[in-house]
Amino acid sequence: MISTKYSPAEIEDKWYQFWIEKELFKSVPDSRTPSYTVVIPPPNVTGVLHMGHMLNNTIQDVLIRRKRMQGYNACWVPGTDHASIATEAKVVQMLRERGIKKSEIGRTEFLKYAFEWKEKYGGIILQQLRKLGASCDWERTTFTMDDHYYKAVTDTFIDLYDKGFIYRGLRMVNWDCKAMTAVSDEEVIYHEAKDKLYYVKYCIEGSSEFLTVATTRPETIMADTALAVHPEDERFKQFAGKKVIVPLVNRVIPIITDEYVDREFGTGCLKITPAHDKNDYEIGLKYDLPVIDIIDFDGKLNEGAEFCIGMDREDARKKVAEMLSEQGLLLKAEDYIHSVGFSERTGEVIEPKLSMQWFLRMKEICQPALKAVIDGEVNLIPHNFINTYRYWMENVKDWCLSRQLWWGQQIPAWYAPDGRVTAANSAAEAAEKLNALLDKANEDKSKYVTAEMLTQDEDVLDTWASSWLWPIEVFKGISSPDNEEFNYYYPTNDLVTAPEILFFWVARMIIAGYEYTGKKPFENVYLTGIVRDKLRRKMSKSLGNSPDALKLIEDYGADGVRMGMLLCSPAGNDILYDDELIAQGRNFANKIWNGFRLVSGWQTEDRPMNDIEENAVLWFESRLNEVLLELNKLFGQFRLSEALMTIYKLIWDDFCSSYLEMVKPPYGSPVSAQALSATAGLFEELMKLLHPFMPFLTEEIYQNLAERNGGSVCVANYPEGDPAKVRQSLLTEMNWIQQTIAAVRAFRAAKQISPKESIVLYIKTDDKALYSAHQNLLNKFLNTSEIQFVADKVAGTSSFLVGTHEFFIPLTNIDVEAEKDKIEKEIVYLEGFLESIMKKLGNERFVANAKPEVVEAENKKKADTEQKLTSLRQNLSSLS
RNA sequence: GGGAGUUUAGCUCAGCCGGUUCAGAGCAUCUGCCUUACAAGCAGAGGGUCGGGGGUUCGAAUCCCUCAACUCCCA
Repeated sequence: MISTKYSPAEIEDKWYQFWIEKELFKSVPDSRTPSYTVVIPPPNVTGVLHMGHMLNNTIQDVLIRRKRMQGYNACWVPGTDHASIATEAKVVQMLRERGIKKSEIGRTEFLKYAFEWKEKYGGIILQQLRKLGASCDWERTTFTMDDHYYKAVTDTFIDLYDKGFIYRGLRMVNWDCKAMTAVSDEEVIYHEAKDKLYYVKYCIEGSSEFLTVATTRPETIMADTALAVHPEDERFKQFAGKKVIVPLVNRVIPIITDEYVDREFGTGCLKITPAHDKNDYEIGLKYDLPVIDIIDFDGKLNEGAEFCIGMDREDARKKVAEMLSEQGLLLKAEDYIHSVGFSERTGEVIEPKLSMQWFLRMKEICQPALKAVIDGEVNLIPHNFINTYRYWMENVKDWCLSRQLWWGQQIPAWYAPDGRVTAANSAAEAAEKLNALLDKANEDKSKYVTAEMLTQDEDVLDTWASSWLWPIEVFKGISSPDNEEFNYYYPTNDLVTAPEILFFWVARMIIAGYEYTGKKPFENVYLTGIVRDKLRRKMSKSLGNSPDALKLIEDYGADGVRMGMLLCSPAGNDILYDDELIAQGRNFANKIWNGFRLVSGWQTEDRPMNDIEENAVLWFESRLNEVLLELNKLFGQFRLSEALMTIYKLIWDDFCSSYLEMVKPPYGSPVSAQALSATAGLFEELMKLLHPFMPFLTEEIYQNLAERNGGSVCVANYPEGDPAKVRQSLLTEMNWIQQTIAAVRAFRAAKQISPKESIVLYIKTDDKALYSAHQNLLNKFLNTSEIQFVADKVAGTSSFLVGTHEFFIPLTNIDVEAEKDKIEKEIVYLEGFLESIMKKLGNERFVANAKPEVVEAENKKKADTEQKLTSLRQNLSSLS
């Protein structure tokens, strides 16, 4: 006996194993063109599967499985990125646990440990994706630090350097004092923090007057090089051009006026500290102010501060406040809540810090990528994102490429003792390059350098500077240009990713695509939503609001999770996660499972199909083909949730609730063998159709429906709709029959007539053929003892309308008043309705301007309504 | 401060190049059912002035203006 509950756990691993053994996900270039290629957005190598991955990878899997079934050479390339900061943090932690300090072992040794860590713990997520059913070609798994990839990244740097796109410069960067590296703007998370706002006295030079400055960072006072006020601020006009004395260090600095100052904030008087604030730095440049740097890379104050040297910035803040207070320079300190930037990786407060970094000049190189999206050569889905994309690309800022870490591609820049620099793959090449430059400039040969004299830049490249080559280098398109695989698979087709990384990954891939291949890297970018909790909060570790992905798969089945998440996530829309979603997926799997149980239990007899069976098969075939045609449109527009919902309704409502109930034999009776085989055939088509969404269940049932001899639904032909198989008139007929069935059932429910109690049904219709043709079906569904066609109202019955068809069912105790009341209400409604139609039709301008079909439709409405009213009025009079 | 977007049933959304009895879907809710595939189910039912206001039109959820609320991006 098969269980009434579908148990995913028992079959999922089995079928995944089967697919792998049969190498169904493996792709090699062949004669099929075009290929269909997707590259996975490489998850962080330290990552574990979370809700976002499940949504994102389910979508990719749906796309790739469908194309594979449609006969494309479908290739889904998996892999991970090396995630500089995150991984280095993990390795440092591992070392600390073993009592080893990073600084003591040096770069080479550290990297050994890092690779050891990666081999042991990295890439768990790729195993987890198998649980989800992801049909990646695992033999193609790529890592952004693989040898060929490493070289592609450094070669790219050298190339860009040689083209003049890369420069080194002093910039204010977001400094993470814990990770000891600069992080990108995107890696800074702003949230509110409770601090204090200190009001500090700055005395005017040569006067007893003073200005009050409100600041959250008194520890940077020693680095102040100006005070600023708004030029139109009446309060400070008299002080323009004067100087003030910086508290504690007694340095004399100018008072400048600039529109940047917010008159409303604090006292309207702003201290300018160019070395430690982004905006102040800009002002410093504008007014040519000196830069005094008093905070070191580790967040501790240095000699420049004159005191508190070696003290952490947080401690120094308290100390300075104390000192100010002692000298009577601190007027007050009040609680203050403001937005502070924290490092996404370490949670440390970001310190704006001036440092030497490598930058990529973006303006010029991004032009083709901007044009490609605007011209629609690369499509963003949903299309709205084009505005954001354009804005970003038109206002693009230079990209800080360097990170002060060891885990990653070491920047291939080499410095000569005299400070000259070039980019090359080795010291020897660098020396050659530098010397060649000397020759070119006809310089003195005494400046020649040898490889031994050069030192390589200590920093590594930003991880995005490797992942921007992803669609190219997974096919070795940079490390071995023009190779067969690259030419076959590139450009890829669809990219599925989160909108959060539209700029720092997607845009950059498009840039790299045009720069290095002259082609787009992919055609469509499907932007998924972000998975949030019911309160619209992002899923995060710190909030603990993210369910355990693998536990969900265990509890609800991979198919259930996939289906639940996809059903309510149109492109670009956030998904508000709730267990109810995936419960719906699990329930659906169970529904299908039970449909299969039903069919598999049928006994057959050798006879032609009866009229109900035959009609059911023709009708469902029509519905199926109608839906298939609809699905092609939906997939074409990437409306995956709608496609899935359409399939869901086709299977649940049309197949299970209608078709199977039609064909289902009475208890103990057999179906015709033909009907069973037709049903199995339709079931199989449905399983193929659903397979991209629910791969495991569909494979299980596909294998059970017939002997497959090693075949799999993964590579079965995806059903394509055939308009010739859509019998439109049959669909219309059945629609009336279904409406009638629903109306009779509603009638029974309202009159509390048990389904077991048989009824007599009288039909008054001008389309007798319709109801005669399906009389057997009506009997089967409605438990009627008799169906009679009549020309007039039947005494002792209650009546209702379906369209203009009228039905009478005998009742023993008719509540005449209630019946009359019901009919009267209907009449009033229809009269109002008729009136609005008459108004339209009576309006000359409507008749003259509206399309003929529209006028025609109104005339039909009018006729139908009039007919209904006639019937109702007759019924009413017969009751009184 | 600049820009973009959203607002339709309790929830999540579709419809929006104006016109099908057009106000829809799924879930949730309510009522009745353990009917021999399925209670993770079956059969029914209720529920929205399409954010507010104004305009264009024979006709507006749909087009225009305006106000409001929310979200995101950039600074």
